[in-house]
Amino acid sequence: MGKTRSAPTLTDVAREAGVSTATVSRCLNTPERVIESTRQRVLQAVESLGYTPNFAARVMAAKRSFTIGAIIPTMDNAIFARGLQAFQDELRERGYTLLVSSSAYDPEAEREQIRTLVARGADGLLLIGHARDPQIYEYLDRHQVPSLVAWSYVPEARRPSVGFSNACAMRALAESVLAAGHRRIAMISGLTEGNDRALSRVEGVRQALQAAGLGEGALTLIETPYEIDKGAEAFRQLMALEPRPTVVMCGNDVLAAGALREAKGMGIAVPEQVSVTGFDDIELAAIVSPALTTVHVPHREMGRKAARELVAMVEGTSAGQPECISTHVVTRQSLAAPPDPS
Amino acid sequence: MGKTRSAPTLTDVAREAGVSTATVSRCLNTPERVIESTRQRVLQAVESLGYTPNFAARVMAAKRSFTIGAIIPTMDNAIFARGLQAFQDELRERGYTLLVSSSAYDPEAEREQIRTLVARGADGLLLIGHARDPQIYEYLDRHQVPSLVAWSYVPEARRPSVGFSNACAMRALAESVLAAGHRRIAMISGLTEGNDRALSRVEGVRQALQAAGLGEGALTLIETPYEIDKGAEAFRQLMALEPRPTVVMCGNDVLAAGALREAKGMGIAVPEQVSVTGFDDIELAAIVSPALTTVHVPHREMGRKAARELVAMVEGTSAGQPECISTHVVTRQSLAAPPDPS
DNA sequence: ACACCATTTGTAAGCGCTTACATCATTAAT
DNA sequence: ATTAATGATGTAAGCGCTTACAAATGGTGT
Repeated sequence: MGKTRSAPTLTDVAREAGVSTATVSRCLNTPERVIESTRQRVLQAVESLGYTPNFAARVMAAKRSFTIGAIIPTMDNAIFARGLQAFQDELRERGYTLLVSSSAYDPEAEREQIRTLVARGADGLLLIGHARDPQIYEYLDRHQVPSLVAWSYVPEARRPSVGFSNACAMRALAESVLAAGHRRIAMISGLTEGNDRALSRVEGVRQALQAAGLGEGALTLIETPYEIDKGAEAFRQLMALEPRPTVVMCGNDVLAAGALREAKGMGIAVPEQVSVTGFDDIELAAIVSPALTTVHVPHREMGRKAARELVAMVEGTSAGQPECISTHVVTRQSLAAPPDPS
Repeated sequence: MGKTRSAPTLTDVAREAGVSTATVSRCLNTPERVIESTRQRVLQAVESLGYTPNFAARVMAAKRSFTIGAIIPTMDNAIFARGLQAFQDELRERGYTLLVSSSAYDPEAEREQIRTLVARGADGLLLIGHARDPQIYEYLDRHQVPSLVAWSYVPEARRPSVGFSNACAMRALAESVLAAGHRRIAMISGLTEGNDRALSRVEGVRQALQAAGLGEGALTLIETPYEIDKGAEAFRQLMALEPRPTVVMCGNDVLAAGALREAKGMGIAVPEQVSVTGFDDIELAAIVSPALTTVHVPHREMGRKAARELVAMVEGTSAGQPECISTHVVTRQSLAAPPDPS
């Protein structure tokens, strides 16, 4: 059974190896500053004791955690999964660990998560979107924690960001829709309050309509949370309208999946009777039938670039270069010409 | 512009409020032990300085972090999302924070994540499935970190767990498949190495076949990673077989979605020509067409129960009661009788 | 032989917090 | 009035680590 051992500390390792704690610490952090023979002995002691450094103590003493925090609106669907995975991979290559938490699209929760992450010693923070109380940035400044905004690129925003123009992306999609011949357009948007991405997407559609000389009347808008069921519900409402819109543009692929499901349930053929579009091009978009015409966002690229930039900011080698990622429309079966007016 | 302030500490708050650091600490942790008037003053100082306690220091001094770690195989798809969300919600209600990391189904990565989480002071750990090097449990014991296994319930396993019997669940589904008349059965399983859940699911199918008096020859098995594309690929392989299986049972809904996608691409009608089944009943299962016949796993319930149990273990009020969650088969359109042998 | 420098290692002062224990002020019981 | 008990607050010792600085060691050039 052996004696009940508790977790070994640096001091235990030092004693075992017959050196000072400073030397052990150096072996672990700056091995090149310790002579080979000593290092051997120390590492062996580490091994035989099964020593793992205490993170809290390390953070406290070094005032560095090699940890990056990210607060995303939701983990429920795949919208952020891919980008975040790439973000994490890139961080790991650079010796950083990622701490993720989700705010459920709630600003108050986000503020709290930010404080938590900072309290935990995050060296830098990844935030989604620009819309947020300025006090938060002050708080981050005071604690000297650099932050980077992703998933959104707005030139006039002061904060560093790596993202794409939600407005331009959606505008391009809306132009495709118009080119297909649609004139009665409906949109199921995510909630725009406190969500600059959702708002910009609506804005993008508006711009396209305006450029095409269509008035406000051409667009019917519903706002609803980004959930499948909500998308379905909104679609049902839209289909009850008279005259019925010929296309339903959705704020993201999740809403579009819901719309598609409801269409099937209602016996409405897509795209023959109504066209549907999405946004994000997550895996789901290619699986549903009909497959979704949507906007492809290079999430991986965005994640990797964000990681590189944020690490550079943390290490003081960059002040935060904004970067705009380009998106493109992916044409699949869910968008077609409107039905003949009969 | 004001002077450049750096983050305030407990000492700053104490000075501002005219009390000792001990009193400030008590105000924050055990407010009932501080008299009203003093508490007022302290909280006001906290507020006006914008003080946030330093987490690392707190963990170090208190040897408690109120943090629970969870290592899940992947964040890429929704398999674990719902259960984990419930787990997190329940933890939060009890004053704990969740730290999540993913191992990408790699045992070595998992081991490393466990060490990291322990080093970060996690008070308890949620692990998925039982299959893992016993040394890991020794390590956890030594560090006195309780752990709970979820997503799998195996009576003979020694470790506390909250999960379901993957074998029974899959067996029940296989029985439905047999009842529908299928005799040439194929299965696309996830990789079974180091994954007791995947292995048990295969086992469940085997049991059902055996009980029905069918030999080994009735089952064709392919193992592949849990990814949509892999599911599609495996499905294609299976369809090339002669004679062709009449049903493809998939290790989870993600693989099934891939199979369905490929079937559509190959012009094979589901369920008329081939039936397909899934496992998990994630949102995706109801969205694809045809909708998937699958095994419903009450992820939320499992997550909540796991959280309650693990917190009890951490707080020493439970030794880890194993709990078995029950699952049931959900019948949708993807499973039907086999085609007439013509 | 010496001074000088580079390299390796040790010493010890914190990092910001919690908490056992000591102190002091009240109040209740005798 | 005296004592004991109770409650509020302060004092100070760490928690396990990093790192500035000091000390010791060995190699070079003269």
